[in-house]
Amino acid sequence: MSGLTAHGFFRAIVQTRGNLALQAYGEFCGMKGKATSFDIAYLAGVSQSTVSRALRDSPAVNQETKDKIFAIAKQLNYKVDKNASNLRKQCSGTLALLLFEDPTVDDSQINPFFLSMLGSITRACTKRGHDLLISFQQLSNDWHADYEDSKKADGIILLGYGDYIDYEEKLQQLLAQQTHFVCWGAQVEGHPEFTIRSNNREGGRQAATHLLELGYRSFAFIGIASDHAPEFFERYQGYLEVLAEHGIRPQDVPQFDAISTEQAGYSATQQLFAAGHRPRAIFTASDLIAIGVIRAVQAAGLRVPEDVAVVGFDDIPMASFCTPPLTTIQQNTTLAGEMLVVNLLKLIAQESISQTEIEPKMIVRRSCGSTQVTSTS
Amino acid sequence: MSGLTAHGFFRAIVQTRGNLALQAYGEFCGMKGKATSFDIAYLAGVSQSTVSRALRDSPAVNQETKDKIFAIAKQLNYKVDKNASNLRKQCSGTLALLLFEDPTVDDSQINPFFLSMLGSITRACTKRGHDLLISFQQLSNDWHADYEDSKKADGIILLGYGDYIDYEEKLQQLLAQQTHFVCWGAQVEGHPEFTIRSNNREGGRQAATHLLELGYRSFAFIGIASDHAPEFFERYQGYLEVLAEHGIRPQDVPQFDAISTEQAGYSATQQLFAAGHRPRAIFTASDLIAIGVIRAVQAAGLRVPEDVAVVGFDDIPMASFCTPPLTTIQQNTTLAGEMLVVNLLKLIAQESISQTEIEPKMIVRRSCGSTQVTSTS
DNA sequence: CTGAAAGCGCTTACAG
DNA sequence: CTGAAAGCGCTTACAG
Repeated sequence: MSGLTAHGFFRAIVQTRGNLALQAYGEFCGMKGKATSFDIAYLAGVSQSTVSRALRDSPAVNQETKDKIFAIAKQLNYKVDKNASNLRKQCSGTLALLLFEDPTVDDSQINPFFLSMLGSITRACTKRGHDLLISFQQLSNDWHADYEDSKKADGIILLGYGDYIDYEEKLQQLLAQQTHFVCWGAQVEGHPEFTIRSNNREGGRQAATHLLELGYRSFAFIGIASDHAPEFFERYQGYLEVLAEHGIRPQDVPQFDAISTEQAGYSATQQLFAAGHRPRAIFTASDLIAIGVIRAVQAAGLRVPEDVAVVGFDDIPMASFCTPPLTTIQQNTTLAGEMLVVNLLKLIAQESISQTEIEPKMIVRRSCGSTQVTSTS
Repeated sequence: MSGLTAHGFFRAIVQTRGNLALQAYGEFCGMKGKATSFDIAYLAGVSQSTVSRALRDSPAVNQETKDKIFAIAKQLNYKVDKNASNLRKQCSGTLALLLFEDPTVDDSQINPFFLSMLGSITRACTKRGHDLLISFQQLSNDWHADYEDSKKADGIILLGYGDYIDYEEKLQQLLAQQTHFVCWGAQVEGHPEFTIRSNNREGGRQAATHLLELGYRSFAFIGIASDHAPEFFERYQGYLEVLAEHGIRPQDVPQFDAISTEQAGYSATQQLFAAGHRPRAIFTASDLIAIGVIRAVQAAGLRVPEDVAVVGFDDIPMASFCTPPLTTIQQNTTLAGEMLVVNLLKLIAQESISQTEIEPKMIVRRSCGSTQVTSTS
């Protein structure tokens, strides 16, 4: 098929000149268009079907034939055309990662937590021989969730969501279209197997327990605490739970909304103070918020942790570099990325999914005044 | 073509029942396999060629016909099969990003500088309607540089390199295969148009100038200073240049190798001290190194900046969070990512490339003792 | 173990 | 403005 004219010309040469001409043929292919399986077939003196089988290492091909074909393929620098192969096989060996970001003023900075997730997802994909397509979504009308529809990807990983209420709608759409997808954090109604998430409630409990152990008795929470941000909400609830167990009533724990940015944490803290609250300890829904809180506390002339203790959530790289270093609840992004990929692959292969939850881990640093700091090498 | 049997059955229904049946047909397609352009053609009563033209908004199609086709396509949730379309068009609308990392002990953490590049590259791609494939390279034998050969991508962006000497070989390979690529930082022999880079020499000059202005007179450099890491080497040279202009001889500026990790910076600093040097100011090849240097200085019982001033390079997010906040030379990652994508696209389109260099910018914080801190909102 | 043939779903000359 | 046809480069029954 390929090169019925020009390639045919070279084939004639090959026939008369032998090995040397193979090189000429190869160089020719290097110059104008890539070699195809037909070219290899011609040079090896076999059919194109046999080449295709040999290259995929089918057991139905003679070893000698295989060797010859591999040698020629290598010499021509032949690579299977993925578009043709995918078209025929009706799958792509590719996963798509859709990253939704909270809208920020300066949108050059991505949430560092998602960044490390991105890192581990990429690794997990590579490890399993899959490619990864990445796209940032503006959460506007145009969801590029058509990656699977357009056959560019076999499935989709969803990371981050602006307002969860808006997000849920989109999720339902994916469900209706029978798209293969997994998402981080947000539960899909009726489909727990589509989600990988931290045990956020437990994380909130750990934060509260740590603060209580250090003797604090007045608390606050900074971060959205509603269905608009279910993960934050769960952290908040776990926190309140433990506080309640120790006689501190929810109505005595002021809460101010903040999306996951430093700026939002800063503003919310100003509001907290403006409302007359002076909590001794603040649990925040994320490290980015915590960093903003710390700045606001310091800007108000108070010290962390001497006047106000602060606990974050995530354990982003920055957490250990703030002043003071931030005590936080770590989410294991390596494991999370791994599970996201593994579970999606299982979903695509119609296998059943076992694990979907990740245990949070308390990382003690200086921001709460504890003297027993978690050692991290 | 598609569904000669089952689809044909529905076609019959459509003919007798009209509009309502279109929905049935749509649902049918939703259940088993996606709709194709043939399905739309059938439903619209036109040829498949016309559907294909209409969907790409060809001016050669009647507006009425277009409207009808668009409506049906939407109803069937039709999406062009990219594999088929790419196979036919022989291009992919996709760029591949190959990330090479310095080998680190804990390889879960990616260099934050590359992470922000990744962010801006992704954005730049999205902005131009291209998809982005991402892969981490182990810089072992298997270069996945066959992205273009296998038609998965139209071109490749190279970010990071271990040892530049090893790397250069690979570059030559890409060159020989006529792969379209651009790379960050590393110059390609004879092809300046393939590289986007900071003016590293100028960055080194700025660091030296700043330190001299603050009155320091004894210096050191931490970071590889050889052809194995050309970018670092240039920074070093710019630094030495300015120092030399002020009467400080290169041989009086101790230099210790470090790859771009905190750990390497820490070790190199220990070596510096062990060799008996006590420089008043240290310029480092990267922020990650600088952070390690600061830790080592503090571990030696000295203060930054009172006893030793430290300047970094990159301005990664962490730089503003260290103690003390790090004075550094900023590389504009937003612009860099943008240029990488734009230039690669130009290369693919055979257009000429104008800009390839980015100007570094001094960001003054506390780590050198300056009282005039750069304001960053 | 190997080959001839069909077909994946598009795009694009070519002809009208 | 529209249609019939070829073909992009594979994979995989089917037959031998």
